[in-house]
Amino acid sequence: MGGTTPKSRNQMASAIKPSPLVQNLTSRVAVLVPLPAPGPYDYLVPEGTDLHRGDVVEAPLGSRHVVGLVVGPGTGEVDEAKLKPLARKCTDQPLPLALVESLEWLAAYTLTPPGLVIGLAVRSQGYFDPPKMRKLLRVTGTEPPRMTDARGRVLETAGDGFARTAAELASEAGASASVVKGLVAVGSLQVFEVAEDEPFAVPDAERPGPKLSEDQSAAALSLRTSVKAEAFGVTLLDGVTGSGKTEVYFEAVAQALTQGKQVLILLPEIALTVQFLERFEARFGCRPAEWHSDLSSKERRHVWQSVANGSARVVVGARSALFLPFGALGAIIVDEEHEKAFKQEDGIIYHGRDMAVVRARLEDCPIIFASATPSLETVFNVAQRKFTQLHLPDRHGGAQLPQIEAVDLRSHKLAKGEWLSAPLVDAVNNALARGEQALLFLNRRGYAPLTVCNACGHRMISPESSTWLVEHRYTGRLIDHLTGFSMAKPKLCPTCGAEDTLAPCGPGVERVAEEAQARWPKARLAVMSSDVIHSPGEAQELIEAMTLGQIDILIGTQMVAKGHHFPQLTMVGVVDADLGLKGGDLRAAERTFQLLQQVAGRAGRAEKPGHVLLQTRMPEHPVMTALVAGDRDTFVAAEMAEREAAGMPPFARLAALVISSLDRALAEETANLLAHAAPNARGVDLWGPAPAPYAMVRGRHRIRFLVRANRDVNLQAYLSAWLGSAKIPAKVRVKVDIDPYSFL
DNA sequence: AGCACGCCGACT
DNA sequence: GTCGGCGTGCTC
Repeated sequence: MGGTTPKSRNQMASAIKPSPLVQNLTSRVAVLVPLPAPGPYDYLVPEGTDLHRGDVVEAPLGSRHVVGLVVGPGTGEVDEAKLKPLARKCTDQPLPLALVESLEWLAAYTLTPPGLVIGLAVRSQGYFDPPKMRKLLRVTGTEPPRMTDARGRVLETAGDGFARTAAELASEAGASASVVKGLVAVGSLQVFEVAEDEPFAVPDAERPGPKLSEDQSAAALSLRTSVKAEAFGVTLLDGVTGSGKTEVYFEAVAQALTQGKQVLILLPEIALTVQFLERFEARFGCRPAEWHSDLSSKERRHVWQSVANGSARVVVGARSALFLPFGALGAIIVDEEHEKAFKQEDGIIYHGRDMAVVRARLEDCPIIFASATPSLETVFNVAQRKFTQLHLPDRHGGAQLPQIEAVDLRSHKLAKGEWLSAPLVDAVNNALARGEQALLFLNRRGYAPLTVCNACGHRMISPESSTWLVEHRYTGRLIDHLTGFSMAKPKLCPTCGAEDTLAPCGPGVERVAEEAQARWPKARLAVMSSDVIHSPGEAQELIEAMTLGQIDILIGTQMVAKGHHFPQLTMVGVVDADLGLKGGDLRAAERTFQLLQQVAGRAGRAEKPGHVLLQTRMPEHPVMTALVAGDRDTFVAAEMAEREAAGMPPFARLAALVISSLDRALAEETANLLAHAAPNARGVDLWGPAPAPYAMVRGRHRIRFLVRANRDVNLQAYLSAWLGSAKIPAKVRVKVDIDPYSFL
């Protein structure tokens, strides 16, 4: 996807938009069932049922029943005698056509069998169950034929106009359940049912929004105009941290609401959105519907059904919200467009940001990207005039951008076992002396990334992935971050048997916290990393404590980089700015710039100016010079030029193939087989086979190919031809990752 | 992906 | 003599 959408696809989309009705009342329909089959299966239509493209059905499959999706008239490829009739329809209404087409597009693009993607939209039977009803009682006014004390108390209690359940009424009136039952039987009380789920409130677009600056108003007007046009188009809302992008795109949300449409707001990490929800509520008077992995099945069903029937008007969600059955989508917003978290890495591998563009095109509605550090893919699309760019140049409310400086660790040497240089310590001292807060940022969880035996040099390695085991002091364990494997830190070296020689090497946030506590014993410290924060509630608590000034020094991983607003935070120290630049990742520089820029943006968001120090051993690196000079555009231009010269995305397309097997020899054999089967094609380069950077994970040996293709090459066709030409043994898995973001 | 059918070791 | 291991193959 790469945010790159050739025109042909646009045409294709409209060409395959037939009438949703399955024509000619054929007796067989094509149904996608959750199997890795190349296409749909034909089923018989039970008499008296009419089926549409998009209908969700229960289909008998082998010895079980599965949820399937009707995609069209039967293909006729299989003998009628072999067909089974469908069991039933699961929904009254078929899924919206644009959703069905999004799923088909996703399958084709990612080379996933189409049946396996339908689960994204119809995960379980539970979505379709009728909502649970509560039986409530009210008085009818009919006098019971015989009045008793108990009956009198019940009728008096119930007479206040509040509806209660039978049990509530009985206990409140001090009567038994049978008295209540009796009153129902004689018609003095009436049972009525209400849905247990509170319907979602309708956000009020008419509420006055905050006062917008001139730039904001201009951008908001432009967005409102595209929403009004009800036509596909991508707009990048490009503005520095604190420029008020959210307020601006809320105007687009308001416009869509005014037109009676629904809106989807995609966020990279739903876990940290309490502040976001509050801002939404402040603007629209109520909370939006939420969609993320932490929902209970009951909440899931409620949101799903409310989206389908149109009563949920605005949904804020993680990438999986893309597959909700919106019937009247008026706009999609992708906030923090550049975030890697939009890329789904396991199971069905897709990029939420790019899939959102596809959905918007199929819905024919506008889509808005918001970012302070747009991805190079998006910058490229703006340059190609596929996307429109709106600029918000200033920090809203007059706040100044922080002053960023590099601390060259080659001249400011660190003492052994210490990670905070003298200039950084001074800066923290100054902030504390002024009664302000400091943030120490290190994007590494745990205490130490490596444990080495001082006697023999043995490194503690994970048995499951051969990567370094990370020491975690809070839990006292050595953890494999890749697989989750963990063990107690041994007393004796496993190789030489020496006692107490295993020493931590390098810093993690826990170790930085230890150093900071030793250096500033009176300061109130807190650590924020996924090891400490296990729920949105805990994150919220910590954020509140920080906002209220109950913390002096916050030490955190990238978790702290997200859009929190800490008015008293004026000093940000990046403990190891070079960390993300290691390794051969294509986007290492881009991502490091984005992350550090975002972290830097935490400093000085109110009237007090912020100060940022980057500890680095390569202050001359383009990422560092750009951060220090505050010159994003030069950095992006240089990075773009480099990508173009190397023939890399966004100027070309990539696919990664990972061959894995428990049996190392078999994996190697298969990789060699594939290497020989690879077709030669113009504009396609193939690298590999080579051991994947993580050569072994959970006992599976991994070998990788990387395919680079010019933009005019049909990469999917090439890969299908290749994979189709080789017989892959059953015990070998081949994972295809189109547009890979992680090269592990 | 499930789930069945189908051929070779340790048990009532 | 059976119960059960998971290897291969099919599901409209």
